[in-house]
Amino acid sequence: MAMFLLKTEPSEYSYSDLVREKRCVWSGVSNPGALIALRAIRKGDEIFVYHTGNERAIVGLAKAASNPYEDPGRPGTTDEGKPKFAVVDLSPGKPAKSPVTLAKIKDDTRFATFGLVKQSRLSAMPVPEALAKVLREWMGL
DNA sequence: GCCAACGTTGGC
DNA sequence: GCCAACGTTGGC
Repeated sequence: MAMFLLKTEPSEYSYSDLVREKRCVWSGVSNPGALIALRAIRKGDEIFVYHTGNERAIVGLAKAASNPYEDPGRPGTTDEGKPKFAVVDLSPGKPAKSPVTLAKIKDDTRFATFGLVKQSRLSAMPVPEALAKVLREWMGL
């Protein structure tokens, strides 16, 4: 099982929306780098949900409830025949007992090469196992 | 195919 | 509200 981090602007769609709805289609990712990460997600993978804007913190876990598939609203394929604008279904996992702030992540040298720190505009990225372990501890999970 | 201009995102 | 980073677009 792989781990990924997905960003969202909570005023657009928040982790609590996902908890309430039990399932959602994670759409709207357009950045090529983020789409590469999104296409690598497989059903059952663990997702860290990060809130941008005023919060700037990882607020909870989710689970990939599907493999990536083509965004019905934005058809098209890559050179490799994969959906260009991929989306994935998510279901909620455990909420963080304590949210992990961006400031805390930035303060820790182990995260220096992490996408969230290195490339602030990246909205989807893989999370290496070692870092996922640290994040889960900080979340109190 | 290069690059300047412009738009967008997200942290501060 | 500003600015840095980065993607996209269009002229050449």
